[in-house]
Amino acid sequence: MTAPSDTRHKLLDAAERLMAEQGIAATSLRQIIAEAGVNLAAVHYHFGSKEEMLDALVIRKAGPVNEIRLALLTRFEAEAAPNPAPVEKVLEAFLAPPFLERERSPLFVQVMGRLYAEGLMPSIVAKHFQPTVSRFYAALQAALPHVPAEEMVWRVHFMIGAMAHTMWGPPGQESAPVVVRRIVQFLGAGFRAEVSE
Amino acid sequence: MTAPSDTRHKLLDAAERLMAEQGIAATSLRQIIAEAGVNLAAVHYHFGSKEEMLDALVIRKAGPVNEIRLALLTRFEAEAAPNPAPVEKVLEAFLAPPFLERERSPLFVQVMGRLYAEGLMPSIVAKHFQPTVSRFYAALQAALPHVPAEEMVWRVHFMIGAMAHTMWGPPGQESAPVVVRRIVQFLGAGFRAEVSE
DNA sequence: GTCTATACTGAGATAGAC
DNA sequence: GTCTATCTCAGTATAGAC
Repeated sequence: MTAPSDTRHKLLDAAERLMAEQGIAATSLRQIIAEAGVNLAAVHYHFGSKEEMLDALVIRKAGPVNEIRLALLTRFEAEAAPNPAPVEKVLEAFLAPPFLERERSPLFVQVMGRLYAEGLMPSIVAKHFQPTVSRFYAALQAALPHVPAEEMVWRVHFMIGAMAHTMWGPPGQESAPVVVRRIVQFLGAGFRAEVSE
Repeated sequence: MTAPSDTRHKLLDAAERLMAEQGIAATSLRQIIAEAGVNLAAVHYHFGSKEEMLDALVIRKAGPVNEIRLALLTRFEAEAAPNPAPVEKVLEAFLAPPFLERERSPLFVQVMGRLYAEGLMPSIVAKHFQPTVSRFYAALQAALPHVPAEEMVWRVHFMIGAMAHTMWGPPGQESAPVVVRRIVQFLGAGFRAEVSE
């Protein structure tokens, strides 16, 4: 009994490497199958389309990252109990895992950045990240009861933009913890801002 | 003496309309030339490629937006003299013009958002926006002397991310001034954050 | 069930006639 | 300056070998 689909993994590995390097739109299926040493139609057989292969690529590693996020959040909430976790801790739980993953497995996170940069992320978030997003929403609301819900939507939106932009192409080379400290400090102050007018 | 290149303008108008509606990658040259009523080869004659046509599209309207930004900044600096303009005013000068332009001429700013979203913006910024960016850097440094230069680079990066993400797809329908107030408040607090550690 | 060979359609780019 | 015709390469789809 051999691996039921070695081809499948070879395709995902090759796609990850090439797409991280060149971008998603710029990477053709023919490049990917050449790198993987398989036939073009295998893509269609295993995934159905280039887009569905991307979904599989994301699911393969986004799942673990989101689990770490939730575990961290749970821990920080326990540490702060009976108070809600402070906003900086909530942000750290959300931001640290992907930035650390970026160091451990740069290829995948580059692909994620490409997904944002090429406008493909919203549908993937909706498909695979929604539960995580909801949980963090609640934690932010608990940490900042003075921020109205409709303002919170915008602040989360700003956070996602800053995170995505930085994940894709940070302005310098610094270790993940330093980057996380910078972005948590910046966004934490933003989230805490008084809501005026 | 007729217009030296009516075709050129017809192409840009058609491209702007179609790309704003459908996205950039999703809009084919063949759609554009059909809409403009010209021949396919005219695109390559006038612009060289689809990408260079995009550049021309951006240049056509980015210039005015950047001029308004600089004029606003100059005015706010004069109002605050002899002190430097406060960071919220600097941010307003940078952010308000594109968001207002978004309302006046949604097509163009949607195209700009698409450029960010599809990862084409960095090269365009480098080509056409660099002088504006430099001027605002100086204003931010003046407003926030306690923020070290290397931290400022990151904070500007976060700001660009939040702005781009919001320009492309805001989480709700609100008038430009309201959106600008929200984002200025959020980012202003972030920029003012103490630099610790 | 898995995979290969091959064909189809539509994209952007280009050469050369006018 | 503009247009016709053509080229290359993309993603997708099908037929059929194993």
